[in-house]
Amino acid sequence: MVIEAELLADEVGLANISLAALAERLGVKVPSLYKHVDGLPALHRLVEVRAKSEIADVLARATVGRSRDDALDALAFAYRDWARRHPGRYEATVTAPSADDPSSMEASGRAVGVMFDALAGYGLTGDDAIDATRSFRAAIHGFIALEAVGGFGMPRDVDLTFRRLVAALRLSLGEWSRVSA
Amino acid sequence: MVIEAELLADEVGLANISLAALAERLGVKVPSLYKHVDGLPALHRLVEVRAKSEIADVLARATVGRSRDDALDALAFAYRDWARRHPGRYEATVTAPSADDPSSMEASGRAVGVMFDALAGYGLTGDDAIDATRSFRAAIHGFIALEAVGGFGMPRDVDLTFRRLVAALRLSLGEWSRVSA
DNA sequence: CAGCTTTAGCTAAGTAGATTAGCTTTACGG
DNA sequence: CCGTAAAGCTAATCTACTTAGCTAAAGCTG
Repeated sequence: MVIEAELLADEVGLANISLAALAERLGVKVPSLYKHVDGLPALHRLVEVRAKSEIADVLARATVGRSRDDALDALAFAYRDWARRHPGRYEATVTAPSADDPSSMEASGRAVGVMFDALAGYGLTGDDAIDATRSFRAAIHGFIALEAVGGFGMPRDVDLTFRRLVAALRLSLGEWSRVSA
Repeated sequence: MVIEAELLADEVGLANISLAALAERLGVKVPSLYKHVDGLPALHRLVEVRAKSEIADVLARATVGRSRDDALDALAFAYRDWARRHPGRYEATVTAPSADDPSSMEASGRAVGVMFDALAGYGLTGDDAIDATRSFRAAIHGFIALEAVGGFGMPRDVDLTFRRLVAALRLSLGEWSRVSA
């Protein structure tokens, strides 16, 4: 059932999933859904946790055996790729973890952890590593988000811009300790 | 009335504004709102266009008389600053322009135009300039968005990370032509 | 096997928000 | 003074979410 909700989210956007549409797809009446999930907010939480966990797996798989620039590239391209193939689920990954839900916290932490570890391969530690992780995430997420809403209107191949952005990140992270405010 | 909708959006999030809440604030019954705006989607469009126009003004004002690194810094800090002070309106700026609405197209174009012009000060033209603008926007937007959802959980001053991100952008844009995929 | 229990469906009913239709009041210009 | 436009209102409809309580089937359990 969550599976169908995820497919629906990918098709219509996370914010537009409704129990009505989900029930229709499953060939079931709306109230029956309450036997499986505790209302719309709970469904959102389910999708959120599963999506975070899924992207953590994807990123982890993409970076095994790689380091530095190689790991950075793999991370960036796997990230965008997954986001484009699963837009609704991707939206769900960009959500504050519910502090009261341990599974949510765990899933959030794991996804960030993969990035953190990959970037640690640049020899970054402490605040440097945190800043690098945050900046990497920000750049990639921003790109994905703007691309998803059709924010890149100018006549220029978006894939090429993305490669350029990743190259810029490589450059910056390569001399991160010299990148100071 | 749009003003009140904007304040409401800033308080509860763009997605959570409702005609019911807006009417309550204005001390008016819900159907009365239809004398001023043609339904909830139309209200969203109004807020969107005004927000885009407002941020274009803010960015333009921030960059007058500045160039290169100086302009980049001013742009980045003004951007984040405005976004933090007006979270709901900021969300509204990150919306595909409705191709059928000229005012929306105009407002979108103006905001991007300011950034484009500021970055053109680095001597960038053509695809270089487009890539630079897109990358800059992506990085800043991603940071703002993650910050807004509470995505930066680690114990590290977020302001400092932002300064670092801007420094990285300065570095990359400074040698943008050498940043190739 | 008979009976109990769990599961997963259902209908009915209530609530909230958006929307439309149509009425009333008020202010203002001619 | 009168007509009209602006801005409010109530009543009613629609869609979506939610809860309560019923029922049938499947699966144990003695």
